[in-house]
Amino acid sequence: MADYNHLEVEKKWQKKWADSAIFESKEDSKKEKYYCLEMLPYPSGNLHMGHVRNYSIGDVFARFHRMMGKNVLYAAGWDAFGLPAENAAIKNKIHPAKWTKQNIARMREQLKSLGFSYDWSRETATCGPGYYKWTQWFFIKMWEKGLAFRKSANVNWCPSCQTVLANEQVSNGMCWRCESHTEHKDLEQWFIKITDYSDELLEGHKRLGGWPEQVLSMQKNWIGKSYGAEVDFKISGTDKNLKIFTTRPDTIFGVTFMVAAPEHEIINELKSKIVNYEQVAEYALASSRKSNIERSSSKEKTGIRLEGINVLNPATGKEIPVFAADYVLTGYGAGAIMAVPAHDQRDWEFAKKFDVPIAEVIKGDNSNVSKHAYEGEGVLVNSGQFDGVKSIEAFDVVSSWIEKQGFGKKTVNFKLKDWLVSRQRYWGAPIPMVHCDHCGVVPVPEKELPVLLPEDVEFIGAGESPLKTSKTFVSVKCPKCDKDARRETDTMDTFVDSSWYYARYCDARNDDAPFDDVKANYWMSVNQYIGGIEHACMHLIYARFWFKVMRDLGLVKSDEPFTNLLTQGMVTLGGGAMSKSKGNIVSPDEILPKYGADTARLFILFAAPPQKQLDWSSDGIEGCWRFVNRVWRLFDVVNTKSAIAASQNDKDDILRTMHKTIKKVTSDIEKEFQFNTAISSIMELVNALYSYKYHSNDNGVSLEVYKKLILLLSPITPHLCEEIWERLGNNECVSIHAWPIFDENMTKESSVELPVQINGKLKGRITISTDASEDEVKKAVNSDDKISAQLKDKQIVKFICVKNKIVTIVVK
RNA sequence: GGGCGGAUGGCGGAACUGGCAGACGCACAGGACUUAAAAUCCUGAGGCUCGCAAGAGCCGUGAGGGUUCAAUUCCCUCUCCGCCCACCA
Repeated sequence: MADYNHLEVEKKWQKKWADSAIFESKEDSKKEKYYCLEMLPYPSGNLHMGHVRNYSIGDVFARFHRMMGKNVLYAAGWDAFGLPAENAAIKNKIHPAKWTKQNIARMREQLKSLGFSYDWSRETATCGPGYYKWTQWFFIKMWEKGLAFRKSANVNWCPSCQTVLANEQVSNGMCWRCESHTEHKDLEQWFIKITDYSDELLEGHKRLGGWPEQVLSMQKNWIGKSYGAEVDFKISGTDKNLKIFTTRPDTIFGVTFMVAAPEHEIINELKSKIVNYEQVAEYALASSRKSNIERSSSKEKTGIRLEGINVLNPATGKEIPVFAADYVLTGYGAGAIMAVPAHDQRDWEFAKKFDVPIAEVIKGDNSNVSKHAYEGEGVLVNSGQFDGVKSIEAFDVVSSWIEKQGFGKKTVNFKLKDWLVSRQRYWGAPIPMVHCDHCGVVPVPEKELPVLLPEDVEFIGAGESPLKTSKTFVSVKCPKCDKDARRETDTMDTFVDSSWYYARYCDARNDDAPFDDVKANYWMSVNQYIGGIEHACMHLIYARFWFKVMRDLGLVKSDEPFTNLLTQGMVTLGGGAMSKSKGNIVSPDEILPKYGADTARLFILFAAPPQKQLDWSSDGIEGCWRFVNRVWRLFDVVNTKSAIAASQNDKDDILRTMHKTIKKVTSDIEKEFQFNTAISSIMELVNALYSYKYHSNDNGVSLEVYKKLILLLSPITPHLCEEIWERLGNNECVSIHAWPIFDENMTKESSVELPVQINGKLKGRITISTDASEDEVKKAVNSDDKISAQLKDKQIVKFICVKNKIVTIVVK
């Protein structure tokens, strides 16, 4: 055959697949379904190697399971709302919709040129009115269920993007997209009550056996369930209480002071009683200006005593002072703590600095509270009737006592906070609400959805939502009373859009509902979800939450959206993340013209196991290109007339290698997610075929092996394999041919070479039948000249024979 | 500060349940083919020491300890790197 022309071959098969629509899927109750899903990309304008990695993995799963006879759903889409489009609008005077559309068109072509087996008829962009209509519909359903609500919030504000950011979107005090420093600001915001599902999101982990332990553990810590007690400390001379949450009620006798967050409402409420109120207010202001990172990175704790305020420790009956300090946060627990300096290092440091007494209440083996807080277990001391109780038992005993005394109760606390979803931005799904002076907040009636994004908007990059500049958008009649009203101008966080797209793929063209429930229940849950580890907490918790809400709305039947999860490691360059701002994106365009899609796919899958971080280097791509050509040329090799006839042994050898390879590749793809070792074993089979000398003089054995080889390789390098498959005389596409099966008996060897160690050092080898008994092994060892020479004049202490593995002899 | 991962030749990586460390590939070296080169095919190789050689010995999976006949794998202590969170009471 002529040299392999990847440009021609890849184009040919991409066209054939598209023309025959073989990857379009329909519900079929007779067939087992398999839903393969990748985290949908943001249309930045260019695919990078991280995308190529993600979708190459997904395509292997999709193609493999299709060949396994399953009905596969595999679709692509775009997480198309978001800030970059709007930034482009401000910078380049191009409308976000146009910019996004162009980028999608370009990236769609890139995806197609990589030969992924998507059902393109289901393609979805979250910025399309047909999609965001239902995002808005869900928002109204959440409002009706009390899951969407408004409250004033101290939010992270990015002065550069002029928008509110979720906590999760601020990293190290900086905006996650533009990396400028964020500030704090009080604004009326929309929230979604994800905390209603805290417990279920945690409990649901039990059903996620197909998720990596690492992700479950990260989510568990993110949800952050902790058991403790809420305790009221009476503020002396008032009828008010200072409420705190503690995970250590057993240490209540050691509370020698209280600390409230500087933003705590109690400071305002007790304004008249706080002698040094001005200084306290000043301290609170200074704290609010600090970013979280500054609040936490300062080595020394800061704070100020609320002069004139004392509270009563209900356990000891003693009056203790109250401080405001910014090491205590408003967002967690009750926004105030009971300080136990003897048993909490942060409190200990604070007590030392502000000269507050340290009262030891738990005695441990090495405790020395004058030097350091003791946070371990021990026995209660100085704790009245509880002296002598072990601290682990004291949690229950003391909190029951607190409850009985009536100044507190056992409680559960979560770190997970409600999800702030409103954005003062244009390029997002408008929140479908109307503000009426008479009726309050009123949802837009369903028949008026979608609330379309208006066209007459100015993108000046300043102020609040650009939607406010559209007259046609803002003024509206109240749906309830028909009087003049104002439309909500906030749009939704893009994490909302990506929380339900997987369900839309099941029925992507539905205009009457987000999706048909029969179709969704056929395809859901996703059998295999693939995406970056960086989404372990945010996206993967939001999507799980949304799915549970859809379940509670009666739209879906299962509890979890993603049965199995594969988190692929980042593709980095020089150890750091590729990003547009750094300008270090490696695009597949740099590889495709020269080597083609198959080589690119093969290379990125072969370079490392999928979960591992992969530092990009094009070294080695040549080797993959060579391999592709080696497989191509093998066609001629197996069809070459040979002079010598193969013996049964030779044929058995190559067949055994083939069966072993099928076994290895099948399990590597299906169970282990180890594409790199699947590929290396296919390479070994290719090498074996090259060293096999009896092609076409072996009753077709060589050809048979080659056919199986092409099938095994086809999910990885589909174009190459289709072309060879066709030239081998097949009419049907290899993409929908049955996956090869192996014969377990043919994967077993009849004899094995056993290494023989003496005192841990390798001294020789014996070849022996795989089912030899230990006595036979001993005999073989003794009859081996080299080994028995080593054993001469030595006393054998131990003879260990690990079947078909190793022989170890310990001598004196 | 907390959580979650990771560290194996010059490089990417392999090693089932504790059982021959370095599969497969890159880069490298040598050979064949060629006027020559490219391509291709074949061969070699962890390091150190000794040996003309066949070979022999020692060291070796981030560092140090431990368990074991046997440790990349299990346990303890530590270092460095990555990701996520960040004074979480």
